[in-house]
Amino acid sequence: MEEAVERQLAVIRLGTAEIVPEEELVKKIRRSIRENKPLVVKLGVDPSGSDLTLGHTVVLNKMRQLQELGHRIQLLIGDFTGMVGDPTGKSETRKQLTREEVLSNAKSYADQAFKVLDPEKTEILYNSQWLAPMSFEDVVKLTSTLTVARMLEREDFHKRFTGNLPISLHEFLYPLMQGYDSVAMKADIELGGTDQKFNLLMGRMLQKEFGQEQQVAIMMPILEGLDGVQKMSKSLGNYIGINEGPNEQYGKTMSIPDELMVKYFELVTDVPIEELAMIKSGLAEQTLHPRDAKMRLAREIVTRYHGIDAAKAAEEHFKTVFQQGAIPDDVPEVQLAEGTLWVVKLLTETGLCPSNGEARRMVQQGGVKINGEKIDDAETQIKLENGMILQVGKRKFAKVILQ
RNA sequence: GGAGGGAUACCAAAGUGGCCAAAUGGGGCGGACUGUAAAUCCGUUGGCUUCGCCUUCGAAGGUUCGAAUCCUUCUCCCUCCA
Repeated sequence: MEEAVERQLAVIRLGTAEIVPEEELVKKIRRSIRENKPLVVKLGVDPSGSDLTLGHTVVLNKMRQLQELGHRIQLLIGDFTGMVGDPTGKSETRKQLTREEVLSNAKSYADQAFKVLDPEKTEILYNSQWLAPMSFEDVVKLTSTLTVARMLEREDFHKRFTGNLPISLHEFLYPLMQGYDSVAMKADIELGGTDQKFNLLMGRMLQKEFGQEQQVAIMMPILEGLDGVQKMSKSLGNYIGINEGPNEQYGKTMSIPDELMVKYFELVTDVPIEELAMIKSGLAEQTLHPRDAKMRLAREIVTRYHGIDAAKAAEEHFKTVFQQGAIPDDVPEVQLAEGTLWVVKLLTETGLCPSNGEARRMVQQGGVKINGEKIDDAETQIKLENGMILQVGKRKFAKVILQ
């Protein structure tokens, strides 16, 4: 019995940033085994749409592990909060979503999440189910459970408050709604990033308020993006998307800072602990070239989302294109009419540069090549040829197709 | 409800009548060096077929030969008091 508990704990602890409180988790697991009753695990999902990044998969990974341990995993789609318009993005108010948008976003989220989770064993819930019917009286009652000072403990609010930045009153309601979700779901465990700490604890607080057993908060570290400093996010553009092509995923992985490699291995791959230890020591003793370790990482990531063959192909592609400076074979094609075109115009027409000024600059800075020849005069006229390869910077290519 | 402070480019922050397409820093982009890493160095960072022209300093009007800078109204934010 205790052995089984320990085994579960070991899996859960792997890569986890914090478990609050761990003793309660032990108790819950023990009871779950004794009564053969799986724990309810909650993961809140923001239906603001678009594509998942590797950052999102950190938590999903942990969900899957819990799933494999036999617990009940519930994905909670925040459709209600989504329709109201979540203001958490400090700088700009998010646009409000229609019912249809929310549902289609939720579906696309689930499709993506199922690349990590087992769809057969995953339940999907919507918080509009219990939030929408609440009366104003209910809301007032809910808000009376905590004070402004308590709210301001949340880092985000605190920072804005002390920094004289605006906080809208309704923003205070979001942690409450999220916390109330836990009450409605009778969650045993809620998973989230460390940035969700406040909200996860809010769930505990409200459950207590409602006379329920409190959930355990399990927090995963935040995965830094390609820049190695800021949280991986779509809006910062420093992300690897799980829907991205093999070549993109591979290349982007290669560009993460070395220091992040191990963390990536731990949080977004299935590389076994023993092997991970070898990689770590290899890097420390310099018997393993960081580049090779990173290539392994890139391979692992691409394999997960595209399969082993695609991963190998992406690696080949990477080697030829970037290590040897060759031109990739999957260059996007651009249709153009036959004739002669001013370079600057050519670059903007093909979408390689956003404006003439930008294109001009690229040329002047020596970042433009046509068929491998550097163009250094912004006034150059180009005779278009079928199959002509345009290159801007290191990564942007286009192939000319004459109509 | 009262009093005061503020809004400048991607962000932060100078500029208070012409020398301002707007200092400086960060970020971004390009180049060199590399392992498409980091660090470093150089360049660049409104638009336009660009030694010139056009549109920008919260919004709209006005004063002036000339406004980011002065005046009026409006919008938004912040602080203190009640």
